[in-house]
Amino acid sequence: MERVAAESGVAKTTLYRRWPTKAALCMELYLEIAGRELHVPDTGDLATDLQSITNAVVRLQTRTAAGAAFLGLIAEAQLNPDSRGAFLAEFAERRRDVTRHVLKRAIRRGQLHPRADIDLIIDALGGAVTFRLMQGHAPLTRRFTDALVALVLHGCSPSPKPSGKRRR
Amino acid sequence: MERVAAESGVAKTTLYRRWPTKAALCMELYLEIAGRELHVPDTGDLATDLQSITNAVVRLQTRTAAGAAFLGLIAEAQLNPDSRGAFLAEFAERRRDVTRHVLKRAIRRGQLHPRADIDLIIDALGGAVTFRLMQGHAPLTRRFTDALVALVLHGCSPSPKPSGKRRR
DNA sequence: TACACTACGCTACGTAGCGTAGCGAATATG
DNA sequence: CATATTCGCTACGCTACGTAGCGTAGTGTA
Repeated sequence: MERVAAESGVAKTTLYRRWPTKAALCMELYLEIAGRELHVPDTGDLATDLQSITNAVVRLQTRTAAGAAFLGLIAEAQLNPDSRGAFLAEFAERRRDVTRHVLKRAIRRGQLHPRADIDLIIDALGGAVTFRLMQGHAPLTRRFTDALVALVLHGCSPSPKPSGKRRR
Repeated sequence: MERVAAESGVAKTTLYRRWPTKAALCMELYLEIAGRELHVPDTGDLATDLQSITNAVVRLQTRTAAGAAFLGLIAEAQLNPDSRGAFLAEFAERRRDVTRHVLKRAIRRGQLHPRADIDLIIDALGGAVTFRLMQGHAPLTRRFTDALVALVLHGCSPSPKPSGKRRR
């Protein structure tokens, strides 16, 4: 907060008059940027919609200030139990809703099995991106997001489809 | 650290004579527990192996002290750049190796496509578990892990297999 | 017994960072 | 001109990590 105050040419007390806590500031920062960057796509094709969301999330995390805010909030939520509730309600759920909307629409259109586990799919997509972001063991490329969506849609087991999906 | 010292009936300085930093203590705690709890399964079936690993990870995170240590280390790695390197090398990679070993063996046995993206599969499995653990929006049940493995193996798209997988 | 050597406990300290109190000055607003 | 709002500034309280220095109990060795 001291750095934020210094770099923005504002007194620290002024920050605390506007946001009650550091987490609240990061939360508002994230929500504002995410509101600009994340939209519910509607291309007509489920795979394309999911790729669009996944790429937008990757871009949000790697190219905007929201990435650091997100990681800091995750850290804060783990260390401070009070932050957990706000983090979940205001934040994680709102982000999950984008994918949830796309998946439910796909079910209505017959592009997805009606009993598909929507929360599970969101966890697999969002989890993989966040996991790679947190651990930093591999870059978050377009190739990665495309392969991730293909994996969640079609799986990696060769049994139902011996032909190599669409890669190369 | 002060609580650890108090509850273990030991002076704080003694802790710092044994572990240079709080992260180092958590790291050793995690590695010791994980070494006992996580093993490379070999049931002959890839799906069963992956379910075994995923369930072991869930148990590790929810039923042992390693869960809190893991989350704390993740938080620490985000906030403190110095911790990131040690976290990755000593920790995340070691955990990824368990699944990596199982997947490579499955490729050798013809149970998995030779060009399957191993790191991607690990990210999807581990990421989904970690994501759900961090956000706490849904319980980490056996049903969840089984469905997760099935999703990664077979996908959720109804096109290649119209019959409802194995649920219910 | 005398002498090191090691490990531990204890108190006190330095440091960083969050969040607050209180005061004064500047800037609207009537 | 009088008042209210907002901001800046300094100083502080608090928590928690990590360190310094000293004293002391136990342990092996001559």
